[in-house]
This record gives sequence, C-alpha cells and structure tokens, in this order.
Amino acid sequence: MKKATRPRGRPPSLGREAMLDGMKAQFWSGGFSRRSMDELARAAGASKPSLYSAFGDKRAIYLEVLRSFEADLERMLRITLSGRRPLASELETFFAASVEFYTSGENAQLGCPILGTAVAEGVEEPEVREQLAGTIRTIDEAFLKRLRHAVDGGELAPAVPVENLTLSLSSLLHSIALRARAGTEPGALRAMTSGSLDLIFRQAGA
Amino acid sequence: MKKATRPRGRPPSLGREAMLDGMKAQFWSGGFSRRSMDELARAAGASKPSLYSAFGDKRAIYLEVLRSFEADLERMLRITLSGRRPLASELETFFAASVEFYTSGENAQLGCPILGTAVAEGVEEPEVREQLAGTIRTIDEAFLKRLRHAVDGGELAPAVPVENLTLSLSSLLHSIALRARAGTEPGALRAMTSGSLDLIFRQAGA
DNA sequence: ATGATTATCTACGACCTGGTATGAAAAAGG
DNA sequence: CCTTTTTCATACCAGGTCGTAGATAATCAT
Repeated sequence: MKKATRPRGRPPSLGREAMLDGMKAQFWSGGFSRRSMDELARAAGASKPSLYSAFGDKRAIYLEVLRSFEADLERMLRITLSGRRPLASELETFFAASVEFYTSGENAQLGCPILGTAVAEGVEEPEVREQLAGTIRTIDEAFLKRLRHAVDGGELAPAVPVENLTLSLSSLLHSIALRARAGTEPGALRAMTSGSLDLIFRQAGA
Repeated sequence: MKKATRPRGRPPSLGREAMLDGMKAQFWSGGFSRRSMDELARAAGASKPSLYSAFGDKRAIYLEVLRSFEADLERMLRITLSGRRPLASELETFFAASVEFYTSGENAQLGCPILGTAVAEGVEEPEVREQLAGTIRTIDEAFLKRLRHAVDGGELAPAVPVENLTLSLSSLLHSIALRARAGTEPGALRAMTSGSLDLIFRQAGA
C-alpha cells in the first residue's frame, strides 16, 4: 500500500518547488528590492495570497530562493570537483561552467544570483547576510576539500599551502561573478580564468 | 579683483558636494533601492525639492554618489601606489587600508560602496552598470600601472606576467569587499590579504 | 524701496508597495 | 446529496514611493 491517501480538502495546484522555480529568475535579475509581489506571483504562476500562505512574506520567499540557488551550486560543485579527474582539469571545467552560467542570461549577463543580489541587501537583512556568508563558506570548503584530496592523492606536494590556494580560487570566482554582472564578455572571462589558473598552479609548483 | 560677483538671486545654502557628502553613507549602507528620497533629503540636510532641482531624480543622485566614491578610490590608489616605496610594501598598505575602509562601519561592515551596491542594480540600470564597469577598470588599471612601473624599475623580472598578476590582485580586492559586507571579521580579512599577497609574489618570483 | 531672480520648503497627488479579507472552487467523508 | 476541509483568486486596504505645484525667503539690480 502506497501512501496514496489524499489529504483532505482541495489539492494544491502548484507545489512550493514549482513556485520557487518560477520566481528564481525574477530575483536573479532584479534582486530582492526591485521585484514586487505582483511580479513574483505572475512568475510563479500563482496568486499573491497563495504565495503568502505557502511562504509567509516576501523576505521568506527570497531566502528560499537563495537556498535553492545554493543547492544548485552545491550540486554543481559536487559534480565538477568530484575528484575523479585531474585537479587542473576539474577546475577548468568548473570555472568554464561558472562563466557559462553567469553569462547565460538572454537579455543581460546576470552574474551569480546569490553574490550579485544578496550583497546589497545583506547589511540591513541579517538573515540574508547569513545566507550569503553561508554560500561563501560553501565555496571555500568545496575548493579546500578538493585541494586536500589532491594532496592526499599525490597530485599536489604536501608543502603546498592549500588554504591560500583555496582563497585564490574563491577570489577568482567572486571576481568573475562580479565582472559578469558588470558586463564583461564571456571571452574575456574565460581568458581571465585560464590565465589565473595557470598562474595559481605555477605558483603552487604543481 | 576676485571672481566674487555673486550670481543673481538667493544663494544656495548647500552646494552639491555638501549634499552628496551627506547622502553617501545612506547609499553605502542601503544601496539604491532601500533608500527613499525622504531619507536622502534628511541626510543631505536639504529638502526634497532642493535635491530634485540640483540633481534631477533619484537615479542621478545615486550615480553622482557612485562617481564621488570612485573619486575617493582613485585618490586612495594614487597615494598608496605612488611608486615611491617597494612594491610589496605599497600593496600591503593599500590592502590594509581597504580592509580598514570596508569594515569601518559603526553598526555593520559595509564593504565597498560601489561593488557592494551597484552590482544588484546594474542589470536593469545601464548607467549604473556602466559606472560599475568603470570602477572595476579603474582598479585594474591602477594595479597594472604599478606592476609595470615595478618591471621598469627592476623590482620585478621582465618575464613576470603582469596582466595575470593584475587580475589576481583585483580578484583579491573584489573578494575582500564581498566578504567584508558579508560579515567576515577584519582579522580574517587581514590574514587573507597577507597570505594571498605572499602567495602571489612567491609565484611571481619577486 | 521696488522688482527681478534664484533657492527653499510645506503640502500634496498619483501611483505602487506589501499584505489581507472574503467568498468561490475543488476535493474527501458521510 | 450535503457538509467539512483545504486551496484559490478577485478585490481591496493602509502606508509608503517618487516627484511636483505653489507659495515664501533671500539676494541682486536699479
């Protein structure tokens, strides 16, 4: 017997995930302050009261969207930095995919949906700042983990300062996210990443 | 005879610069969207119609504030990267001053007033994006100029890839600006800069 | 002084914002 | 069928937003 017993009243026409999916693009381009609940409701395919009943208020929706984007990022980090291919190759893949993602907007380059929008609101919205800090930490930890794995597997010498290398990689990503939203062309961003990765690993003596 | 001939009608009680100075802190903490014209007028020490008559509209004020912050940044770059002291020492001074500036807020760490606020609005405000891109370019060019000066003066070997080094330095600054606004403590930011500078210049073979 | 000129401020208006009251719609239980 | 329960959507509200009209104050020219 499956759990097919339907709850009781009228069934929801859209789940939370479906609504969130519709709203992510809105917050990605406009951030928290430039999007109204009316626009969000239209994008979600639901009415405003449905959103309020499902999430509470506008800020809660924005936070859920940020969490959803972070989950996407974690998936992406797990896949591209799996440790099954050489370090340099995996990093190139990761950064190429990031550039692609940051510049994939149809009307404009949107950069990173978290770094590009939460940073402005974070000062006066503690929960947003906390979420932003969490994403930054997630990135740092993913790079650090992969670099440690490289040391363990003999890809990097044990003397390599993995913490400093981690920060170089994170900084590169932050900078690309910023420049993408400021309009730097994808080609320039790709050149930037390969140049920086070369330099970083030449310095690391890899 | 000085140019003391007063214009004609009632003299302005505040000049544009004085109004801008009062408003900079407002946009620094709240960005464009989170500050109302009423708040700006209060901070400027003028009334709303005075602001409209002096600047045009809210976006024009924000753009002027961004330009003013960029002028501050250019001054700071010119002074700290003058080329009169050793390269590494000047860079340490510049980054230490940046960390100090980014974390100097009384109630919260505000990061960079340009990178931290314009990035969210830039997507839908072309002039803001243009201003943001200009500031990014200003930073890149200042680092590049200083590094070229170092090569010319023999501080760096001619084979050093100054363009790549420039991007490493810019990325470091962007990352610090971001992390500061996300709440990273000044001590951690300082450790980050010295570690990264060490790594960068070990790689550069300086 | 008087009038011209420019700056300033109080008050307001049209609009938009986040958020909600109210009743209809869609399902299940009896 | 009718009731109960949950979701949905139109219409609405109070408050805030940007921007301005219109009257007043401060200065110069005569």
